[in-house]
Amino acid sequence: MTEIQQRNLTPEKLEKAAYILKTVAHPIRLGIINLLDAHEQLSVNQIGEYLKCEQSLLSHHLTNMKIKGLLKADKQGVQVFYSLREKDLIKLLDCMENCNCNM
Amino acid sequence: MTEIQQRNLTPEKLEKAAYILKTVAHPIRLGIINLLDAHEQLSVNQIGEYLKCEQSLLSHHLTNMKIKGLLKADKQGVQVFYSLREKDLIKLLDCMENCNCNM
DNA sequence: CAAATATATGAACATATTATCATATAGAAG
DNA sequence: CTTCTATATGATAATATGTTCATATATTTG
Repeated sequence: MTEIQQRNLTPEKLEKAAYILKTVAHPIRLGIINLLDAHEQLSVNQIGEYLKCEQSLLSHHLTNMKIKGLLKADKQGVQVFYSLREKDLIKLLDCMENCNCNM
Repeated sequence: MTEIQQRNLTPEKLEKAAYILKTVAHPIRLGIINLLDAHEQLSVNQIGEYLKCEQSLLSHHLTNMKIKGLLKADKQGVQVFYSLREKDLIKLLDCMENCNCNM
């Protein structure tokens, strides 16, 4: 109660961090991030094939991630190409891979 | 569909990573991790005072994090001192602080 | 042993998240 | 203009998560 914390994590920052982590904390969405790290941009169809994910469900996830600022979408004709807006998100994956968190 | 992914993230790893991230993705639980990074070990009461969190709710969160292997508990008399089992979890916080994810 | 304190637990409830399904829209091609 | 393909959307259903409250347990102290 008297000591000082190392990190400068205000309650607001904790909220924000939790919000982002929550957006990321789902196997499909992690899969999307992983793919878009390796591919720069992919269409919904391509992502669906990679992840073996049904179109509607995938679309919901993509829309969600876009709304929350994690992805950007580029419509080209009928297709929509998604890419990472926050490249740094990948660091989370590296982090998860490198840490000993039972992985 | 023909290219090779950089990362070695199998579906199982994605599941596991999502599972851990989900366990972490909550303001109170991030607060706990942050505290336990700075303090080595703290009693439930101490954590509750820091985080202004009601005892029962906090206890639920702590128990949950313990079950999922993120924390360890050390009972000393009436008190229970919690500490991080996975020190590496802290990297997630660093990661969140350093990345531009709207923080 | 009674009382006080620290923590845990379980049920009930509220809320949020995820998945599914049916349907809509928009562009391309015939 | 009809059909086909790619994607989005909205409603619903299924499931999971977070919170609260009342109560239990264990330990310490008088």
